[in-house]
Amino acid sequence: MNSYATNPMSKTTTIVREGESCEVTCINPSKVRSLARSLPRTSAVERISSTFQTMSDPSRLKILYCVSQGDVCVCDLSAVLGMNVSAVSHQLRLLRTLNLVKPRRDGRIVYYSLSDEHVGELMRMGLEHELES
Amino acid sequence: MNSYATNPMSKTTTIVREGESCEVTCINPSKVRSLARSLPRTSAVERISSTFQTMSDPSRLKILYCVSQGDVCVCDLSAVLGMNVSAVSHQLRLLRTLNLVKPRRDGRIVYYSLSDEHVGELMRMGLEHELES
DNA sequence: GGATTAGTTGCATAACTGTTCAAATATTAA
DNA sequence: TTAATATTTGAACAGTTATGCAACTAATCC
Repeated sequence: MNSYATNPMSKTTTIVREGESCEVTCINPSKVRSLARSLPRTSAVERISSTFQTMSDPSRLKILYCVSQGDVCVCDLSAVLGMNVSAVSHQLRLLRTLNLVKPRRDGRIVYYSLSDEHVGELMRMGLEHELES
Repeated sequence: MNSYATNPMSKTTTIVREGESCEVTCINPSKVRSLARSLPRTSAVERISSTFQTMSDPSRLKILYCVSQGDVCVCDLSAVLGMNVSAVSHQLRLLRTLNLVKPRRDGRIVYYSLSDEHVGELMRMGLEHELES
Protein backbone atom coordinates (compact mmCIF):
# COMPACT_ATOMS: atom_id res chain seq x y z
CA MET A 1 0.00 0.00 0.00
CA ASN A 2 2.50 2.61 1.23
CA SER A 3 5.72 2.88 3.22
CA TYR A 4 4.52 4.87 6.24
CA ALA A 5 5.02 3.65 9.76
CA THR A 6 1.25 3.30 10.25
CA ASN A 7 -1.61 2.50 7.97
CA PRO A 8 -3.60 5.64 7.40
CA MET A 9 -7.33 5.12 7.55
CA SER A 10 -7.93 7.88 5.05
CA LYS A 11 -9.03 7.38 1.48
CA THR A 12 -10.02 9.81 -1.23
CA THR A 13 -13.32 10.20 -2.99
CA THR A 14 -15.19 12.71 -5.09
CA ILE A 15 -18.25 14.57 -3.83
CA VAL A 16 -20.37 17.50 -4.96
CA ARG A 17 -20.31 20.49 -2.63
CA GLU A 18 -22.40 23.57 -3.41
CA GLY A 19 -22.83 22.38 -6.96
CA GLU A 20 -19.17 21.82 -7.71
CA SER A 21 -17.31 18.54 -7.75
CA CYS A 22 -14.27 18.17 -5.53
CA GLU A 23 -11.95 15.45 -4.33
CA VAL A 24 -11.67 14.96 -0.58
CA THR A 25 -9.76 12.71 1.80
CA CYS A 26 -11.92 10.93 4.34
CA ILE A 27 -12.34 7.77 6.38
CA ASN A 28 -15.66 6.43 5.09
CA PRO A 29 -16.08 7.38 1.44
CA SER A 30 -19.59 5.99 1.05
CA LYS A 31 -20.85 7.72 4.17
CA VAL A 32 -19.25 10.97 3.03
CA ARG A 33 -20.83 10.71 -0.41
CA SER A 34 -24.21 9.97 1.11
CA LEU A 35 -24.02 12.94 3.47
CA ALA A 36 -22.81 15.22 0.71
CA ARG A 37 -25.88 14.26 -1.32
CA SER A 38 -28.44 14.78 1.41
CA LEU A 39 -26.97 17.86 3.10
CA PRO A 40 -29.01 20.94 2.12
CA ARG A 41 -26.93 23.56 0.41
CA THR A 42 -25.40 26.46 2.29
CA SER A 43 -27.95 29.03 1.15
CA ALA A 44 -30.79 26.96 2.63
CA VAL A 45 -28.89 26.16 5.83
CA GLU A 46 -28.12 29.84 6.25
CA ARG A 47 -31.78 30.76 6.02
CA ILE A 48 -32.68 28.19 8.66
CA SER A 49 -29.86 29.13 10.97
CA SER A 50 -30.76 32.81 10.73
CA THR A 51 -34.26 31.95 11.90
CA PHE A 52 -32.73 30.22 14.90
CA GLN A 53 -30.40 33.14 15.42
CA THR A 54 -33.37 35.47 15.74
CA MET A 55 -34.58 33.33 18.61
CA SER A 56 -31.14 32.98 20.16
CA ASP A 57 -31.33 36.15 22.21
CA PRO A 58 -33.31 36.02 25.48
CA SER A 59 -34.67 39.56 25.16
CA ARG A 60 -35.77 38.96 21.61
CA LEU A 61 -37.34 35.64 22.50
CA LYS A 62 -39.31 37.32 25.26
CA ILE A 63 -40.49 39.99 22.84
CA LEU A 64 -41.54 37.30 20.37
CA TYR A 65 -43.42 35.51 23.12
CA CYS A 66 -45.31 38.66 24.12
CA VAL A 67 -46.31 39.65 20.60
CA SER A 68 -47.40 36.06 19.94
CA GLN A 69 -50.05 36.52 22.62
CA GLY A 70 -51.60 39.52 20.86
CA ASP A 71 -50.90 43.17 20.03
CA VAL A 72 -48.45 44.82 22.41
CA CYS A 73 -47.08 48.35 22.27
CA VAL A 74 -43.44 49.32 22.78
CA CYS A 75 -44.09 50.92 26.15
CA ASP A 76 -45.83 47.81 27.49
CA LEU A 77 -43.08 45.52 26.21
CA SER A 78 -40.59 47.72 27.98
CA ALA A 79 -42.59 47.43 31.21
CA VAL A 80 -43.12 43.67 31.07
CA LEU A 81 -39.53 42.88 30.15
CA GLY A 82 -37.85 45.50 32.31
CA MET A 83 -35.92 46.71 29.28
CA ASN A 84 -35.01 50.15 28.03
CA VAL A 85 -37.59 51.46 25.53
CA SER A 86 -34.77 52.10 23.09
CA ALA A 87 -33.46 48.56 23.38
CA VAL A 88 -36.95 47.19 22.75
CA SER A 89 -37.35 49.41 19.72
CA HIS A 90 -34.00 48.32 18.31
CA GLN A 91 -35.01 44.68 18.57
CA LEU A 92 -38.42 45.38 17.08
CA ARG A 93 -36.79 47.04 14.11
CA LEU A 94 -34.74 43.92 13.53
CA LEU A 95 -37.83 41.72 13.77
CA ARG A 96 -39.71 44.10 11.47
CA THR A 97 -36.94 43.92 8.89
CA LEU A 98 -37.21 40.13 8.94
CA ASN A 99 -41.00 40.38 8.59
CA LEU A 100 -41.50 38.47 11.82
CA VAL A 101 -43.61 41.18 13.43
CA LYS A 102 -45.92 43.80 11.98
CA PRO A 103 -46.65 47.24 13.45
CA ARG A 104 -50.04 48.93 13.70
CA ARG A 105 -50.13 52.56 14.62
CA ASP A 106 -52.88 54.02 16.82
CA GLY A 107 -52.15 57.68 17.41
CA ARG A 108 -48.85 57.93 19.21
CA ILE A 109 -48.88 54.30 20.12
CA VAL A 110 -47.51 51.52 17.92
CA TYR A 111 -48.77 48.01 18.51
CA TYR A 112 -46.71 45.04 17.37
CA SER A 113 -47.90 41.51 16.70
CA LEU A 114 -46.30 38.31 15.48
CA SER A 115 -46.66 37.85 11.74
CA ASP A 116 -44.65 34.66 11.19
CA GLU A 117 -46.43 31.55 12.36
CA HIS A 118 -43.42 29.32 11.77
CA VAL A 119 -41.38 31.20 14.34
CA GLY A 120 -44.32 30.92 16.71
CA GLU A 121 -44.35 27.14 16.25
CA LEU A 122 -40.62 26.79 16.88
CA MET A 123 -40.95 28.94 19.98
CA ARG A 124 -43.85 26.90 21.34
CA MET A 125 -41.86 23.73 20.74
CA GLY A 126 -38.87 25.12 22.59
CA LEU A 127 -41.08 26.23 25.47
CA GLU A 128 -42.89 22.90 25.71
CA HIS A 129 -39.68 20.96 25.91
CA GLU A 130 -38.18 23.32 28.45
CA LEU A 131 -41.18 23.23 30.77
CA GLU A 132 -41.49 19.45 30.69
CA SER A 133 -37.81 18.82 31.48
CA MET B 1 -56.23 64.94 35.70
CA ASN B 2 -53.08 66.98 35.10
CA SER B 3 -52.02 70.29 33.57
CA TYR B 4 -49.95 69.01 30.64
CA ALA B 5 -50.63 70.06 27.11
CA THR B 6 -51.59 66.50 26.13
CA ASN B 7 -53.19 63.62 27.93
CA PRO B 8 -50.63 60.91 28.51
CA MET B 9 -51.84 57.41 27.73
CA SER B 10 -49.61 55.90 30.38
CA LYS B 11 -50.77 54.50 33.69
CA THR B 12 -48.98 52.70 36.46
CA THR B 13 -49.50 49.19 37.75
CA THR B 14 -47.73 46.58 39.79
CA ILE B 15 -46.38 43.36 38.32
CA VAL B 16 -44.12 40.54 39.40
CA ARG B 17 -40.87 40.21 37.44
CA GLU B 18 -38.42 37.44 38.25
CA GLY B 19 -40.18 36.85 41.53
CA GLU B 20 -40.07 40.41 42.76
CA SER B 21 -42.88 42.92 42.71
CA CYS B 22 -42.33 46.23 40.95
CA GLU B 23 -44.33 49.21 39.81
CA VAL B 24 -44.22 50.04 36.13
CA THR B 25 -45.69 52.67 33.83
CA CYS B 26 -47.52 51.28 30.81
CA ILE B 27 -50.39 51.82 28.41
CA ASN B 28 -52.54 48.75 29.04
CA PRO B 29 -52.19 47.65 32.67
CA SER B 30 -54.31 44.52 32.39
CA LYS B 31 -52.44 43.31 29.30
CA VAL B 32 -49.13 44.01 31.02
CA ARG B 33 -50.16 42.12 34.15
CA SER B 34 -51.36 39.20 32.06
CA LEU B 35 -48.12 39.02 30.09
CA ALA B 36 -46.04 39.36 33.24
CA ARG B 37 -47.89 36.37 34.68
CA SER B 38 -47.51 34.09 31.66
CA LEU B 39 -44.00 35.05 30.55
CA PRO B 40 -41.57 32.29 31.58
CA ARG B 41 -38.84 33.52 33.83
CA THR B 42 -35.47 34.59 32.51
CA SER B 43 -33.65 31.41 33.55
CA ALA B 44 -36.04 29.31 31.44
CA VAL B 45 -35.97 31.71 28.50
CA GLU B 46 -32.19 31.68 28.60
CA ARG B 47 -32.09 27.91 28.39
CA ILE B 48 -34.42 27.92 25.40
CA SER B 49 -32.59 30.71 23.63
CA SER B 50 -29.26 28.99 24.15
CA THR B 51 -30.67 25.93 22.40
CA PHE B 52 -31.60 28.15 19.48
CA GLN B 53 -28.21 29.81 19.62
CA THR B 54 -26.55 26.46 19.17
CA MET B 55 -28.46 26.09 15.91
CA SER B 56 -27.87 29.67 14.84
CA ASP B 57 -24.54 28.99 13.16
CA PRO B 58 -24.62 27.44 9.65
CA SER B 59 -21.51 25.31 10.22
CA ARG B 60 -22.84 23.99 13.50
CA LEU B 61 -26.25 23.30 12.01
CA LYS B 62 -24.61 21.31 9.20
CA ILE B 63 -22.63 19.33 11.76
CA LEU B 64 -25.81 18.62 13.71
CA TYR B 65 -27.51 17.49 10.53
CA CYS B 66 -24.69 15.09 9.68
CA VAL B 67 -24.46 13.51 13.11
CA SER B 68 -28.25 13.17 13.17
CA GLN B 69 -27.93 10.79 10.22
CA GLY B 70 -25.60 8.45 12.10
CA ASP B 71 -22.06 8.23 13.46
CA VAL B 72 -19.61 10.51 11.67
CA CYS B 73 -15.94 11.06 12.42
CA VAL B 74 -14.21 14.45 12.55
CA CYS B 75 -12.29 13.83 9.35
CA ASP B 76 -15.43 12.96 7.41
CA LEU B 77 -17.29 15.97 8.76
CA SER B 78 -14.40 18.11 7.62
CA ALA B 79 -14.61 16.57 4.15
CA VAL B 80 -18.38 16.87 3.76
CA LEU B 81 -18.55 20.42 5.05
CA GLY B 82 -15.35 21.73 3.48
CA MET B 83 -14.25 22.98 6.86
CA ASN B 84 -10.92 23.01 8.64
CA VAL B 85 -10.55 19.95 10.89
CA SER B 86 -9.71 22.23 13.77
CA ALA B 87 -12.83 24.31 13.26
CA VAL B 88 -14.95 21.16 13.23
CA SER B 89 -13.33 19.94 16.42
CA HIS B 90 -13.92 23.25 18.15
CA GLN B 91 -17.60 23.13 17.28
CA LEU B 92 -17.84 19.50 18.37
CA ARG B 93 -16.37 20.38 21.71
CA LEU B 94 -19.04 22.99 22.19
CA LEU B 95 -21.77 20.51 21.24
CA ARG B 96 -20.20 17.90 23.54
CA THR B 97 -20.20 20.35 26.44
CA LEU B 98 -23.90 20.93 25.88
CA ASN B 99 -24.51 17.18 25.74
CA LEU B 100 -25.96 17.48 22.26
CA VAL B 101 -23.53 15.00 20.71
CA LYS B 102 -21.67 12.02 22.13
CA PRO B 103 -18.28 10.73 21.02
CA ARG B 104 -17.27 7.11 20.50
CA ARG B 105 -13.61 6.35 20.03
CA ASP B 106 -12.43 3.62 17.69
CA GLY B 107 -8.66 3.63 17.67
CA ARG B 108 -7.48 6.96 16.39
CA ILE B 109 -10.86 7.81 15.04
CA VAL B 110 -13.63 9.48 17.04
CA TYR B 111 -17.18 9.08 15.85
CA TYR B 112 -19.82 11.59 16.89
CA SER B 113 -23.56 11.13 16.95
CA LEU B 114 -26.53 13.25 17.98
CA SER B 115 -27.59 12.59 21.55
CA ASP B 116 -30.35 15.18 21.98
CA GLU B 117 -33.56 14.28 20.21
CA HIS B 118 -35.16 17.63 20.94
CA VAL B 119 -32.56 19.47 18.93
CA GLY B 120 -33.09 16.95 16.16
CA GLU B 121 -36.80 17.73 16.15
CA LEU B 122 -36.28 21.48 16.01
CA MET B 123 -33.80 21.02 13.18
CA ARG B 124 -36.20 18.84 11.20
CA MET B 125 -38.95 21.40 11.68
CA GLY B 126 -36.71 24.19 10.46
CA LEU B 127 -35.68 22.12 7.45
CA GLU B 128 -39.24 21.14 6.56
CA HIS B 129 -40.42 24.70 6.63
CA GLU B 130 -37.47 25.90 4.60
CA LEU B 131 -37.85 23.28 1.90
CA GLU B 132 -41.58 23.83 1.50
CA SER B 133 -41.31 27.60 1.17
C1' DG C 1 -47.35 77.47 17.35
C1' DG C 2 -45.81 75.24 21.70
C1' DA C 3 -45.52 71.58 24.96
C1' DT C 4 -45.81 66.81 26.04
C1' DT C 5 -45.72 61.89 25.03
C1' DA C 6 -44.56 57.57 22.26
C1' DG C 7 -41.41 55.69 19.51
C1' DT C 8 -37.22 55.64 16.35
C1' DT C 9 -32.49 56.06 15.05
C1' DG C 10 -27.23 56.87 14.87
C1' DC C 11 -23.31 56.34 17.36
C1' DA C 12 -20.25 54.38 20.64
C1' DT C 13 -18.95 50.55 23.27
C1' DA C 14 -18.33 46.35 25.68
C1' DA C 15 -18.97 41.57 25.14
C1' DC C 16 -19.16 37.57 22.50
C1' DT C 17 -18.03 34.25 18.69
C1' DG C 18 -16.22 31.48 14.73
C1' DT C 19 -12.03 30.58 12.47
C1' DT C 20 -7.12 29.81 11.80
C1' DC C 21 -2.49 28.59 13.07
C1' DA C 22 0.62 26.20 15.75
C1' DA C 23 1.51 23.06 19.22
C1' DA C 24 0.02 19.23 21.96
C1' DT C 25 -2.13 14.61 22.84
C1' DA C 26 -3.59 9.87 21.65
C1' DT C 27 -3.30 5.90 19.02
C1' DT C 28 -1.26 2.64 15.94
C1' DA C 29 2.31 -0.10 13.66
C1' DA C 30 6.93 -0.88 12.32
C1' DT D 1 11.32 3.95 20.26
C1' DT D 2 10.12 6.28 16.19
C1' DA D 3 7.11 7.98 12.79
C1' DA D 4 2.74 8.80 11.00
C1' DT D 5 -2.20 9.78 11.60
C1' DA D 6 -6.52 11.55 13.93
C1' DT D 7 -8.08 14.68 16.98
C1' DT D 8 -7.82 18.25 20.53
C1' DT D 9 -6.56 22.53 22.48
C1' DG D 10 -4.87 27.44 23.40
C1' DA D 11 -4.05 31.88 21.75
C1' DA D 12 -4.96 35.51 18.60
C1' DC D 13 -7.79 37.89 15.40
C1' DA D 14 -11.56 39.68 12.80
C1' DG D 15 -16.27 40.22 12.66
C1' DT D 16 -20.70 40.59 14.80
C1' DT D 17 -24.12 42.18 18.21
C1' DA D 18 -27.05 43.89 22.19
C1' DT D 19 -27.44 47.90 24.83
C1' DG D 20 -27.55 52.76 26.50
C1' DC D 21 -27.39 57.64 25.58
C1' DA D 22 -28.74 61.56 23.20
C1' DA D 23 -31.04 63.52 19.57
C1' DC D 24 -34.64 63.06 16.51
C1' DT D 25 -39.50 62.39 14.37
C1' DA D 26 -44.59 61.63 14.87
C1' DA D 27 -48.77 62.55 17.02
C1' DT D 28 -51.85 64.88 20.19
C1' DC D 29 -54.07 68.72 22.58
C1' DC D 30 -54.03 73.36 24.40
